[in-house]
Amino acid sequence: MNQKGPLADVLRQSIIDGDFAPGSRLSEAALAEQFDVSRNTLREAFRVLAEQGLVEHIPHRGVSVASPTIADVIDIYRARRVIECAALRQSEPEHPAVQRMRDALAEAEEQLPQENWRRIGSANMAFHDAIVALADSARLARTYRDVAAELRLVFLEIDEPRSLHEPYVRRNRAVLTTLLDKGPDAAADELERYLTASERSVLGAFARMGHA
Amino acid sequence: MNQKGPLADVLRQSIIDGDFAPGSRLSEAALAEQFDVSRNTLREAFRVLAEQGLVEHIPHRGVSVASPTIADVIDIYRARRVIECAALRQSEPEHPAVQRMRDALAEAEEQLPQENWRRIGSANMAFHDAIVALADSARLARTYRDVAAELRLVFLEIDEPRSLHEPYVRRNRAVLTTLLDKGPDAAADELERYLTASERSVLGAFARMGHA
DNA sequence: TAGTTCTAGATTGTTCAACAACTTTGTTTC
DNA sequence: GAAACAAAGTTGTTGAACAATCTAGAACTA
Repeated sequence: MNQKGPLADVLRQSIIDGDFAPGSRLSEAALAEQFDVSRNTLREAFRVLAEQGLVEHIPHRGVSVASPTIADVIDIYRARRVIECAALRQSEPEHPAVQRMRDALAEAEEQLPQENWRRIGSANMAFHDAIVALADSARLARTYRDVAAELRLVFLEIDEPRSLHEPYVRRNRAVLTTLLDKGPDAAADELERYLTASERSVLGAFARMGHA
Repeated sequence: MNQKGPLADVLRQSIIDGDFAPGSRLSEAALAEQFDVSRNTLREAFRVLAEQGLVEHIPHRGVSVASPTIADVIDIYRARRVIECAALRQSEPEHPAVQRMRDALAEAEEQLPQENWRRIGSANMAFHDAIVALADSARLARTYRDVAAELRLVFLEIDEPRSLHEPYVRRNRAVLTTLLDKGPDAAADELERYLTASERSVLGAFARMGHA
């Protein structure tokens, strides 16, 4: 394999796509071979991903794909609530990201009957990405991107696509219509309910599979 | 030089301490020599710092110490408002970080008569660090740490210690007493005023020095 | 057998030297 | 003075080598 672009981005996408299971070790020798780069180049990419929280680096023990714990999930949703709700609450109704919210939601609703959970999940992520974009803050957006990637790992481990995605398309719809009809503050309250429900659902699935 | 600990941390501290001026280029050869490490090891550290936003890495052009623009300052304060106000607003009155707020504020007030701006600045940072700690969120704390480091670079460039720090010790006092007397919501409102005033002061100093 | 110690193997951490890829600088040319 | 070009310098990447550390299994003890 010798895809173009920065190695860290390629690796990042591989991890997000589930090519390497959460918790699995990433051997320098093996990955250097697989991606056809030298160990030194690979290690630079590892440092980037570690800083993004996608992999865990333990000195002299190598790097593994992050394997979020229950505590991590709680923290991830805490960060989501702070960032997403703040973005929505201070949003301008004419902000271009509102259209992105519409589009993402339309896509999710279109895929819903076919139960195409992969696409629905991606559309769901795009919807919340658009919410964060309302804040026009590169730094908050970056943090959200990292947190969302970690959450993606959580979904990979759970693998109950219907119960994780199906109820939330409707809730996203509620957030958007509330924003349009009743304004940012009411929408932010709705979003907070969404996030609380989603968090509970994920934590429940975690508990069900006896996860630490 | 051959200090202990991860190279990225040592470098980070050097930059925060102003050993390398914002915007200055960091030559691989020169720094590898200075810190007595190989270029490869240095490059790994560079990737970490770039991800933290402390240095800027442009392919084939090397890395430079970040040199925040006015747009960056605005974004930094946007992120601060979101994170700090959220942390304060949802805080429990008995949280241990409240004591850290007290201690940091006491330190600042003690150093105020002596006009020891360096210490006052550090105590100020500790105060806001404690505010963020109220949220008990590792991810938000990490983002705040990065943002605070960037802001430190801004202060290094401005170098008007009195006008940047003197008025804000009083305002920090107001935030804390409001928190204790009137609760988290009122304190968060007070903090928002603090941040708005601080932002304006920094932007003013920037404009005064004809900064891009 | 269960637990401990020790050894051998494997993996990561780091360095070095080399070269390719690219940028920058200075010169020539028009 | 502007554009084209050549030279020099810097970063990007590699491969090999070795040191430092961890891991797994064998040998040993109780």
